[in-house]
Amino acid sequence: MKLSHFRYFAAVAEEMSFSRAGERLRISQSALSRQIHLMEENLGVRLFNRIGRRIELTAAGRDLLGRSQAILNDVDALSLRAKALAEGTGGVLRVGATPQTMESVVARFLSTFRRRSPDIEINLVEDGSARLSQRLESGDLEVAIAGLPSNSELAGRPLFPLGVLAVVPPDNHFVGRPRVEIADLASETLLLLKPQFMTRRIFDGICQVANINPRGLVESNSPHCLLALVRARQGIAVLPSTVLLGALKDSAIPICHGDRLLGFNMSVLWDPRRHVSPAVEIFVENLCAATRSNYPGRAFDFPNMDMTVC
Amino acid sequence: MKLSHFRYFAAVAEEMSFSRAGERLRISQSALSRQIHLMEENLGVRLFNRIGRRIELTAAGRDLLGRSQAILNDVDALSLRAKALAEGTGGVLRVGATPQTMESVVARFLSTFRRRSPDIEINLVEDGSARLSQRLESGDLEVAIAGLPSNSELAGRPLFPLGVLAVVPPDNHFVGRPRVEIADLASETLLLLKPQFMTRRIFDGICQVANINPRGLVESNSPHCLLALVRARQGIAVLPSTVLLGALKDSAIPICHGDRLLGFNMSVLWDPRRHVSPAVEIFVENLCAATRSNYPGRAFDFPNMDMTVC
DNA sequence: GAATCCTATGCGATTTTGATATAGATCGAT
DNA sequence: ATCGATCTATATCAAAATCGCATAGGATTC
Repeated sequence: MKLSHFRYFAAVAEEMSFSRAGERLRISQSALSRQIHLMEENLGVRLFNRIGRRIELTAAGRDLLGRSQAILNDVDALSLRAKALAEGTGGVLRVGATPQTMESVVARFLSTFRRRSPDIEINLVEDGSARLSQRLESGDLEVAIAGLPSNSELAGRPLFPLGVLAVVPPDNHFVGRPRVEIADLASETLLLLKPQFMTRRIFDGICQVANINPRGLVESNSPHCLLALVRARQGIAVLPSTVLLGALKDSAIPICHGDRLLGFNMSVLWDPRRHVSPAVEIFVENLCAATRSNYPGRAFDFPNMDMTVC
Repeated sequence: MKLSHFRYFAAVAEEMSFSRAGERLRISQSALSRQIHLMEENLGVRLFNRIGRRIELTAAGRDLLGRSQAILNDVDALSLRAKALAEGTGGVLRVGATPQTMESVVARFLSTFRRRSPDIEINLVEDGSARLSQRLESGDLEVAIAGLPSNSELAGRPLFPLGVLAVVPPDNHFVGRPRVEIADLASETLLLLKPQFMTRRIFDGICQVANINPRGLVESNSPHCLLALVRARQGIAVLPSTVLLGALKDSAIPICHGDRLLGFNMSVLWDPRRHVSPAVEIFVENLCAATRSNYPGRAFDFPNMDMTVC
């Protein structure tokens, strides 16, 4: 069976005439006649009774007409859906983000994005920053919000700078300094995130370069947990500037190594080997615009920060 | 769009490989590759990401795959339905019958037919015998149970003889005779059916030939009404032998004109100009078989009746 | 780095589809 | 009854779509 057969069948049935249907379809009456004959042969059923110079549907024809029209409708609907997907006005987007960016960026952004592009369905996937790039490369995600890994094939656009902060208790001796040299943290008790966090990787990388072996009290999945420990004066937390600091805001100090501030650019990432759908482009564009002037950790304002990329 | 595109798309998506899908579809990998490209061009959407030597569905592809498979399923279902219609194991049959045959023949027959061919849906249409042939010719009905009109183009198979009876009160002077000559009815008060009844038409026709002008008391649509009048001794009813006579059975006498018994063959009729579907053939065959040995009015047993056709 | 395993593409062969012309049949009007 | 108009069916040829083969171009594996 061919789709054109259904179209022809429906047209002839509606016009109740091969000639008129031929005009409407812009093909000759003879071609139409043959195609309907072929369709009848394929199905093994007579669709029309030819009575003199007029035709009418057979019982089988009446039965199959409805089904044929339903199929044609579905095909049209599919075409329309494809057009929507092509324009980006529709589709499902799997977006990966870390718990931190979800909390600080994505949540706020989604509420406006969903309103602006209600036909793009967003599927949020939570994972660690390093895992996100993996899943991007394996095709598990269309977009991820994470730091761009140094030697990956991924493409991306920077969203905002993310600095690595030392969060200290309010009465700590570091309070008041504009920066903390990483070597100065060597003798402190540190509260660290798990290695799957980009922040932690950068910190570890620089420690290796600076030949420092810091003492960690915990490795946590939760920045908030570390903040609580800071408040309890259990040590100094190493956290990304995206963390909503609340009461401890004033005692958060950027970490540097020599004249370089620790940090990296948070980016929207995608896999350029894959086709970048319009829905992705729209999402990226909107996210960039939304974070241009307003992003978490902006209060720290790392001007011309020399970002170290892990 | 072409249906083959959907088939190819589904196959490639299921096999996740152009080559394997090509084998399954028994076409070359190159043809498949080009057709998928064409489909993507038609829809304006990338369906697969080609990543090295493997492929994967895009977001749009995932979205459209389900719809495509649904369409393919519907098409398959339509083909199966057509096969059922072709074999007669399915379909809707519009069957016309007179109230009398419905009561005496069709009702009983349908209860067994419906059990035997549950997938053939029967649509009963009640109308007068003459109207039935009209509706058959206009395509309103597939089958009708009626007498075959003399000069029509309709085809049919005889079901059983239908004799024209004079039904008289039990104490009437005709009782006991094997036949009643039509001329003998000239002086009686007659209870007649309406002209749309074949029985009435035959009676009228013969009266004209015999040059008789009978006196009718009523023209009724209901044989039962006439029977009631007979019981009330209001006259002699002229009725077809298909009428279930009940208590008056013994006082029903066949009418003759000379040596010819009045009557005709009840038939299943159809329009040979139209395609005769298997469902029609099955219906006709079953109806013939069912009425071969058992039919209403059989008690009168018109042996070798010289049937007059109206 | 060679072998292997994919998809993409150019080209000639085949199949399918369509247009033109015409036959055959019916219907309506004269 | 006959003629002309109007419909569907069919034969024939032209055009277009589709396919297979051969092969190029990458990516992956060993």
